[in-house]
Amino acid sequence: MDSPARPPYYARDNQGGSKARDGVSATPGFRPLYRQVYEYLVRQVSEGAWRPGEALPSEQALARELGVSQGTVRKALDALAVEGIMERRQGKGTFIAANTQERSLFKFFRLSRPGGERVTPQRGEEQVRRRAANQGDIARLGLSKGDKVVEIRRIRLVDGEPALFEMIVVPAAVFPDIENRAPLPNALYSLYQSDYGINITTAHEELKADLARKDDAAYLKLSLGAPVLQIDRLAVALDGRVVEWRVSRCDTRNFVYAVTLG
Amino acid sequence: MDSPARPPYYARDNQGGSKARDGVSATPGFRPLYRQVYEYLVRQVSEGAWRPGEALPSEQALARELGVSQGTVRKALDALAVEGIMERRQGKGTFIAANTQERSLFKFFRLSRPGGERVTPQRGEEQVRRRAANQGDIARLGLSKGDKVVEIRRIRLVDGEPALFEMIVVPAAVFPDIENRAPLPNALYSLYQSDYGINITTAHEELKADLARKDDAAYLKLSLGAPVLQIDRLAVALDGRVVEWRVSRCDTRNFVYAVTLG
DNA sequence: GAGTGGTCTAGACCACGCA
DNA sequence: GCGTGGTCTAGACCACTCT
Repeated sequence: MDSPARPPYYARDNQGGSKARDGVSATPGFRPLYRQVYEYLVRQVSEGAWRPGEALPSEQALARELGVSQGTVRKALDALAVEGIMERRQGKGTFIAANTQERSLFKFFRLSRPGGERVTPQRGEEQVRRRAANQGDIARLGLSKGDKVVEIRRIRLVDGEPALFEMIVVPAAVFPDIENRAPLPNALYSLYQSDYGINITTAHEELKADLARKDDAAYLKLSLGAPVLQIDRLAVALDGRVVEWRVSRCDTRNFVYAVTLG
Repeated sequence: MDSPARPPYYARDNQGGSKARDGVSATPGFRPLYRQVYEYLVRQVSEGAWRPGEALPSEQALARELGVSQGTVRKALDALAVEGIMERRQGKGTFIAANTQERSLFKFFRLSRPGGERVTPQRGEEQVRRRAANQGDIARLGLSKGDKVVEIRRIRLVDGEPALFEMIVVPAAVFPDIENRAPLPNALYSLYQSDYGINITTAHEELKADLARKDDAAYLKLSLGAPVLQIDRLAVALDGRVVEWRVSRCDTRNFVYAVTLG
């Protein structure tokens, strides 16, 4: 299960017979079989073995191929489905989750009307430039001095009114030539997946209140000193790399940031 | 599985033999067996069949008692563990999750230092009073005109400095006599569970930026017009009732609201 | 009807905690 | 050593989709 390629037979962690059962039981490095299958599949997806939206082999086929039982494959696939990496459809098959625009927005775009009704943003003005990474970029994105980044600044509208002012920084090495792809789509994570094979699976956000500065005032049509909500996000790809830093500044007179805990 | 009490044998949804297999297959109302076990256990917990921290019967015992296989019970228990309602410990058993102070704070208290380091609040001044529900309470908590609520206003400190100013409203009928229990613990949800049998499982929060008003300025030692983060929370109990409305106002110079999406 | 995932069962063995 | 949950397997049947 740890062999690199896509082997018809493979060596298991806990070696031997056909399960993790052979007396030895080297407790420390123990990793259950279904976990190994899970990691194998994550690796395959990271390496682009299947395209988004494409179907995987059936449970039976995978089980045969990997030499484990169908139940074990199922447990791995179920976990992947829970994490939103795959999508299972009874009667049809298991598919690599396509980060469609809507899907991606639903997951990571948390602005709503007060009361809970979700809204979807439209694209506004945007500026894209390539530049050297500064200290902040280096620390957050794990870069080295001298590395290049691409910085995107854009407005996002709701019902034609500016609602959000974003600054987005990504490593140029991870998204080659992205600075020449304007106009960028509303849901960037969709583009990251389809054009760069980068699956954003989680995002860490830190929120604070601030006062409108000159930029905010101009872009969001606010007066100086009006309250703005600042959302500072680090987006993590399937392979664990932090591949985007985003700071959004938001007028919360008409919208709120909505989240469910628990 | 749908019978109310705690039956040694019970009637199944999809009736008949011993699984959901008897030709009829009335597709519409289909609910898998493990789901029925799940709902049965939720009902038991809601009704206080076991105390927080107490162990449930073993998988085998439950399976025997309910007349299903161990695997089916396991699937229900695993789901309950994922939702944090139960806690499973290999070699020991399955326990009703005890909403300890730390646990409850960890789950619902989202303030951190910028960068991610978690903090824990201390109790500050508090005022508790019983009053008639107003329109806002009625709408949010699903009450009727004339119902009573208990309102708690309190400060919470971090490192001795005021960080949070909270207004908490709960239905008096759900938490009888809570107004006479001062001083209230830091983690209220722990008290709700141990003294009232109310398990808070999820919370919906809406965040916005605002400017410090007179109250904020006084309690949080801010100047008027300083930015504050407002967190508007509805807390939902295991049985689906909204049992608390809480508005927190927060000074985010030293703290941020941290959340992970995905 | 064939093929897929979804549910359910039964039984074996492993890892863990405790007496 | 016993009892608990955790993993793994094998096989049956159900529900869904497409042809």
